[in-house]
Amino acid sequence: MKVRTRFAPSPTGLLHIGGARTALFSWLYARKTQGEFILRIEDTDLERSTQASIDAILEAMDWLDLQYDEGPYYQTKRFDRYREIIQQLLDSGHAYKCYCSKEELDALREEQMARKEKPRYDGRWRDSTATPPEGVQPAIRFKNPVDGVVEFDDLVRGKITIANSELDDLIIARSDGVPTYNLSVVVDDIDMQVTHVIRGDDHINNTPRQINIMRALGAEIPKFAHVPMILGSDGQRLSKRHGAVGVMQYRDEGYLPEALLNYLVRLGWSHGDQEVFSRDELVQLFEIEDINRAPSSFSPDKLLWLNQHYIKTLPAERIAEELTWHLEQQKLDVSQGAAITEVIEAQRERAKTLVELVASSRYFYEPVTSYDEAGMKKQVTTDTPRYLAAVAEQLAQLSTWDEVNIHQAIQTSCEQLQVKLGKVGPALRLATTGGTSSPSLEVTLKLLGQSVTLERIQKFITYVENIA
RNA sequence: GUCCCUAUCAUCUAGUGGCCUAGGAUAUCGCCCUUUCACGGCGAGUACCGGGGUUCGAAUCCCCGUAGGGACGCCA
Repeated sequence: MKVRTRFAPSPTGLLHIGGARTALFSWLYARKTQGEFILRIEDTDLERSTQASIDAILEAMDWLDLQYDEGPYYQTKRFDRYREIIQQLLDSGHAYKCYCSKEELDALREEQMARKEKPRYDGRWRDSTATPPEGVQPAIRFKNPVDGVVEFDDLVRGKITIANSELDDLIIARSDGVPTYNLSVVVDDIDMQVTHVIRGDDHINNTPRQINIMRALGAEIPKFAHVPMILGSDGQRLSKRHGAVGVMQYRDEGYLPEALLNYLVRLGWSHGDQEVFSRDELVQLFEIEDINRAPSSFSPDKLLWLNQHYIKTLPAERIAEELTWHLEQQKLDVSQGAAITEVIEAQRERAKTLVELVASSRYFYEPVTSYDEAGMKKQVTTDTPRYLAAVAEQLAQLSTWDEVNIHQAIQTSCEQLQVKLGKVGPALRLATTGGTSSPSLEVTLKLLGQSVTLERIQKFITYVENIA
């Protein structure tokens, strides 16, 4: 049978990294087995679901390049189907109407809590023959088996057993007729022929209920894989106060999807000692059985390291692609001057994020308007103008503006001036970039171009002479 | 409170009874490379939650604690 997995977020917020990881695992497993990956939007909570959230989720899936083979399906478009199943359950005696009011239920829950019992519905309408109260629209509850246990073999946790006595009769349709989560998931997973339900382990407790409903419907039970949650660096549930939780926030902060995905997959999954995985490798190597059972803490440091790794190693064209958005954001026009791919090659070893990469590359495209103060103090002396003038003279003579010649010209100047490069290099860097950090001088100057380089040196000499 | 789940360096993890005086990665620190900033190279410290078993032998199996997480909605 063909493997079919699904990712089923509810559109009540951003796609957070926990969800992204679950989606990744589902996607990987489908790809690995040459199965199908389905996207389903679980929007039965009419109050909290928003179009903005749907858009955000789709955008994030797209940015991460987790392509789905089917969907997105929307549960709100399948209400007729759910009602059909609810009716079927009612007719077969697997469900019943419950006329309890919210207040009544709240009171019941409080009583039970006070008695230190697990709060649950007591089944008061389950076999009731009492006449329903006037004018009350009933909710519909599933008649959960009273005896026995539900057992399932979780692909990551192993055997999980829960006694039916722990489960109560859950509501499958609200009094306004809208089906609830536990019903719609079950119907969808059956209808969409999902074979492997890969989801967060906050759903472990829902699983036995869902299995019971599936059985009542005579459906085949899919396999389940519950992946542990992602915790913040303090071991608490990941939330906004731990920093970014939304996938797109990472794009905004200059991360590559390659890095985020690689980081996420290693959070709770491993393949020996390997840390870096290409997409193809992942598809090949991924096994649900290798997913860890324990929750893991999110480590921004390691993500940053991976991001830098990918900035360093991905083809410059690929970086450039992802950089376009950041250039627009940071309003840096790169249409004139050095090719962006060349700047990427020159700068990639000193940027941990794309945001940094753009910020530290401005001088390649914009005039230098100020000079780093500490650098000026440390590197500039009264001799500096004279030194730089000599270098400029050498540079001006070059007919071929390449790294070898530039390097040679600088060397020659130093020899003639009888000074060490340390006296000239930093000042030259200050003059041409405004700062104290850049690629090697020959690369920097080469990318700047001969005329820009000479202009900047001249301007700097004037500047230094004026403040002296 | 009740139920479910989990437990190796600060963090992510390897480890499926002898290969473990516990390996890798990130972070930290030191040294080297170096025209800056970086990159890179080399090295250091740091862990099997506690207690009982089982076994010739336990990080690995069992039990009990402890700690953490999750669930207990007419949310998903």
